[in-house]
Parts: sequence; C-alpha cells; structure tokens
Amino acid sequence: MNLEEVARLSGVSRSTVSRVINNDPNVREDTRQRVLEVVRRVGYQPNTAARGLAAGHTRILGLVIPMGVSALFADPYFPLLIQGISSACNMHDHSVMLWLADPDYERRTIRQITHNGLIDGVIVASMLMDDPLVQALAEGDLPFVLVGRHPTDNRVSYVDVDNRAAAREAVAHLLRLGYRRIATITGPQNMIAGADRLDGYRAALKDRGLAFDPDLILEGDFTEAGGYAAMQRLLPRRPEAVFVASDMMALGALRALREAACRVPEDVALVGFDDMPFAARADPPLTTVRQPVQRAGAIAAEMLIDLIKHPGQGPRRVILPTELIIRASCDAGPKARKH
Amino acid sequence: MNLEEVARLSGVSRSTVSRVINNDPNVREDTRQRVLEVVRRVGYQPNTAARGLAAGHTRILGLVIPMGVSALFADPYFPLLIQGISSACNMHDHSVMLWLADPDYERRTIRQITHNGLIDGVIVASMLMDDPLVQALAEGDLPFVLVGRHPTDNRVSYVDVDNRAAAREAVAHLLRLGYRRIATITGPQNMIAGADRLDGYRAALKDRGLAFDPDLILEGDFTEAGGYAAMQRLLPRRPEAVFVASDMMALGALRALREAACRVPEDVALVGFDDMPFAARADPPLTTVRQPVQRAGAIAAEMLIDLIKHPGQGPRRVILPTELIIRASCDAGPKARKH
DNA sequence: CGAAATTTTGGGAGCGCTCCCAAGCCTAGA
DNA sequence: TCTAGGCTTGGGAGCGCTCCCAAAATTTCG
Repeated sequence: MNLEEVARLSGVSRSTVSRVINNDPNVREDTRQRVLEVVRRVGYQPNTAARGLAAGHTRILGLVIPMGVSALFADPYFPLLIQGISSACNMHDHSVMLWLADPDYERRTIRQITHNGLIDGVIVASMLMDDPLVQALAEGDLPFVLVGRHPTDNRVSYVDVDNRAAAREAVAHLLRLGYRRIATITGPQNMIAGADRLDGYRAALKDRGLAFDPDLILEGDFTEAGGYAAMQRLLPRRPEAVFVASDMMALGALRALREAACRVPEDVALVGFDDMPFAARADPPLTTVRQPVQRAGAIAAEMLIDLIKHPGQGPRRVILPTELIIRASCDAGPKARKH
Repeated sequence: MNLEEVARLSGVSRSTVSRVINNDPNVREDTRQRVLEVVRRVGYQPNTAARGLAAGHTRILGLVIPMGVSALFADPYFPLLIQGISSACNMHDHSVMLWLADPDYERRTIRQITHNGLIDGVIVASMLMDDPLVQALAEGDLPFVLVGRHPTDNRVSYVDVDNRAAAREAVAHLLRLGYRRIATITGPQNMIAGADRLDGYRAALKDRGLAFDPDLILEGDFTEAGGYAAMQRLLPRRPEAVFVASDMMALGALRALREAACRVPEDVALVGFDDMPFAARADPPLTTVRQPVQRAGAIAAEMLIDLIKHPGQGPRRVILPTELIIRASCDAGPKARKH
C-alpha cells in the first residue's frame, strides 16, 4: 500500500495525499476528510525509507552509548536515560536508533553512525574525555547533543549536571557533620563526570583549608565490584567518611564494609552520587546526590529535535539541578558522638 | 558523496561501485581495489534510506519493549537483553531501532512499528499474556521473534527458558533441604514468565504430594517494592522458605526480612530467579536460578536475522538452559538444624 | 586464428516519497 | 460579464540506491 494507491482509492493525486498525511493546510477540508478516511480504512503507513530519501530527514534520532566496561550498562543510569529519551521521542513523534559501541570504534563505525543518511541527529551518552566519535561529530554537520559536558570544545550542545558543585556540596556536608578524614572513591578519570566529581571533592577540602591526602583517593570504575575493591584497599587507611562517586560503587563499598564488620555510619560514613532507585533501599539507606537522569534524557532528545529544526543556531547548554538527599549513611558525625 | 560520485572518481559506473560495496564477486580484482581505494579515501558511506528503498531491506531490526510498569525497566534484565541483542547485531552488521512502548498501544502505533518499511524484522521482549502487538505481528508478514514463549500460538518463533521446570527445580531444592512450609512471591500473572514460575512452584509441591496453601502465594510485580510489600504481608504467615520469582523482588523480600529482624536463611530461606549481577552480592548472597539473559538476546537477534534471510520457513524455538545457583540464602535446612 | 563461452561492465527502470511549479478552479470586485 | 487573485490540485523531477538485462571485453578451445 503506497501513496499512489491511496490516491487512486480516494480519487485524488499522489500529491494531495502527501499533503494530507503531512498536514499541509492547502487542502480543501472535504478532500482531506475523504483521503483521511481511506488512509484509516486501508491502514496506510508511509514508507520511512522513501520519505527519508525524498525529504532528507527521517525523524529518527541516533543514541550512542560508548561502553567500555560492559558491566557498566547494568547500572540503572542507562535504562533511566533511555527511558527519558524514548518518552520525549514518543512525544515528538520521533524514533530511536540505538548503538552500544565499544569506545575504540574504528573510523568506519563512526562514519556508519554519522553518515548513514538515516538519522537526523545523534545523542551521545557517557562522556569520555576524548571520544573520537564526538570529535568526528564536531567536525561534521550532523546535529548532536551530548549527555555530559564537553571538556574543551565550547561549540557543542549538551545537557549535564554540575558534577563538580554537587560533589563539593556532598563533601561539604560531611565536613559540616564533623568528619575530617574523608576519602573518595572516584569514577574512571577518563570520564568527565569521574574527573569532575573528584575535582569537587578537592574543592570542598580546599574550602576548609584542608590538604588532601592522595592515599585517600582511590579510582573506581563506576561498578559495584570497583567500589568494593576500592573500599577494601581503603579500609586500612581508616577513613572517617567516604565520598563515593556513584551509588553503584557505594553499594560495593557498603558490601566491603559489611564484610569487614564496619558499621555505617558509626565506623565509616558514606555519601553516594546519582540517587539511583536502590540507594534508598540500601542498608543503611544512602545519603547521596540526586541527579535527574530521566529528565536529562528527555531534555537531550528535545534539545536535539530543536537543533535539527533550527540548524546553524548556536550551541545549547542545559545544566540540571542536583539535590543532596540525606539518608542514614552518614549521621550527626563524630563530633556529635563524642559528647 | 554518493555512488555516482564515487563512480566518477574511480572511472567506472555506478553499477560497478554498487557491486564492490556489496561484495558482488563479479568484479575484476584490480577494478575492485581501485574503487575500494576511492571509497576509503573519500569516506563514502552508502545512504541507508536509499538502499532500503531500492533493495527492500535495511539490515535494521526493531526491538520493542512493552513497558507497563516503568520501574520494571530498572531491572538489569533489560540492559542485559539489549546488550545481547546489540552485540549480535554488531556482529552481523545490523542496527537496532528501539521502541519502549506502553503496552496499550493504539492501533496506529502498532502499524507504525510493523509497517514503516524501515525494519526487516522485530524482536518483542514481550512477556504479556495478550499483547496486541504480537497478535498484529502474527497476522502480518514481517518476520519477528519473541523473547519469552507465546502461550497459545505455536507458529511464532521465540527464545526462552523453561520457567516452569526451572521454578520447579528451585522449589524442589528447598523441599530437599527439608523446608516444608514454602511460600512464593510470584510475578504478575498477566506475564507469561510470572504464570509459568508459579506453575512450577505448584508442580514441585505436587511432586511431593504436598497441597499448596493459597495463603502462601502472593502476587508481586517483579519490582523490588513489590517483593518488599509481598514479604511484609507474608511474614505473619510464618513461611519457612520463600520462592521469589525474581531476584529484584527477592531483594525487596530481603529488605522486609531485615527490617523485621528475621535472619536469612535461619528464620526464612529464600530462593530467587534470574541470577542478576546483584544476586551474588546481596546479603546473604541469593540462591537463585540463573538464566542466560544476554545470550537469549543474542540468540533472538540471530534467529531473527536468519528468519529474515529465509522467509517462509517454519517457526524456530530455542529453550535455553537454566542453572540453580546455590548460595547462602537457604542452608542445610530446618531438618539439619534440628539435630 | 576465430568463434563461442565466459567474465566484466554500463545504463535504464524503478523503489515510494517530497518538493516545486504550473494549471485548474473558484470567488469577489469592477 | 469579465478578470485578477487566491485556493486547490496534478504531475514531473529527483532523492541514492539495487536489480536486471544487454553490451563490451576477455578468455577458452577447437
């Protein structure tokens, strides 16, 4: 069933049917109704490939998730992001093409994504420090949006949270409670969010005039296992509190602590990051930084759709607010307990 | 940059370039090399829309995840499934189009998925008893594969595990350990896997000539919160052991038990289902039924690709093996403890 | 060496749509 | 009544590719 067929059945021309299904106002009302009736009756659905070819756009967005550590994808972060993107796409009558890509793509893979002539734009999640895809995108002219800021190029559009400020606030909270010997389990330092959160940790210590102890900084990989391993190495160094750069890692840290028979927060306090669904249900419930992941996804999609509609406009940036969620994994602090 | 252009640059015709990029053997070797060189130099990438239109296929698979409970998508099940599908697609040079759909789609949405002329086939991670999309697919002639068996129509292809047998084995394990008063927290009964696992529970009891007590059967929804709520209601009924139809719910059950100061497995033993990554890291580590979710995804994709290549062939079915993973959430059993 | 068989290449047609321009229709005002 | 102007409509061209058939080039073999 194609345009021509529908045209024949409704006694009009191909062009008129095309106008009707594209909501062109230049159609007499009774003609429109007649065509619409046929469309409905035969269940006509325009061919996306043909449309894309003729019109030069497809209403399809690409979503690329560069995934080095495959275990990372188990983090609810990505499902949430995808849900946000997907719902915005549904809302705006767009579709999503998904690529889970190994970040050391070959050149060919990159071109396959950027020049397949099928997608109108790309959302790239999980920002690496130097992603060749992002570089290719920046040099090409396919609209794109990053989820997570770009460290250097200020001509790219993105939606992000202020990871540095949020981390700083989280650590400041620990300091305010009286904790002093505060360690951190960071994310991978080749990920922007990982680096930014460490930066925030440093800033918070500096705000109080505290020197930071390199022994109290351990690099994790945003996975549970990574958090567990880091916490085990951290334990002998006797931190009073740990700022863990993701809830998933905090879960691992919690497990290491439990195995070592350390009480949380009495022996070691913990602050996480993300406020993933499981954070509230952990034992003890995690104090953490909430970031609106699903909303970030939706906004990224909308931003991209807008960018596609108005090409050549300047880069857009949205910084979403975070919120420190106080739960039970840090308490009134050592100060209070001394009394 | 298009075919014609590449043809001009390599001094051959459009057709020859087309043959080269499609690996048609009917090209002289030196011609092939010359064209390939140009393709590489200019970074030519064929236009997918044009290709799809002309060839009638696109090497794109649709993936539909009907998502009633959006919280369900937080279960690592879906990321794992997507990973499996995605990696098989990468391997076979296919792409994925993703739809997270509300299961009470309108007719239009269904046609949009099945008749957009863009995808060569569909994978439905459907698990609902009566999914209108599946019905539409069965009536149409777009190749499709279900992840999870179809309850009635035996002409559809799917990949699944034997949920009933696996559940039966899990409960048999509890019985063997000496537990008798065994409850179950089921999945939603409008989901096939939910119903099948309950069925397996019943079968295991029956195998031992045990009547089942309706009071010990609580319906959950495959979410953590659902497991938690069910366990709370279950507690006063004093079960010795609980077969929980998903690890996510088991996590909730564990939380309810912890809050009620019940020890696992001493006071209540637990068996989960899925062997999600977090099951091994729960406190205590969960005895559970492992199912190869990622592999199921990969096999579904490969099955679909095969179905596309050989249309009109009979339905394919693959039942993947499950494995009971013994961990600490059930022990030698009350029998042992009495001595 | 020449004809037949085979390999290799070129070009037309067409996939289903959008976009554009021209033609047809209708209304209103002179 | 006639015409200018604004609605509507139709049809050609073309998006970039594949598929098919025929032509050209090459090889094979008597």
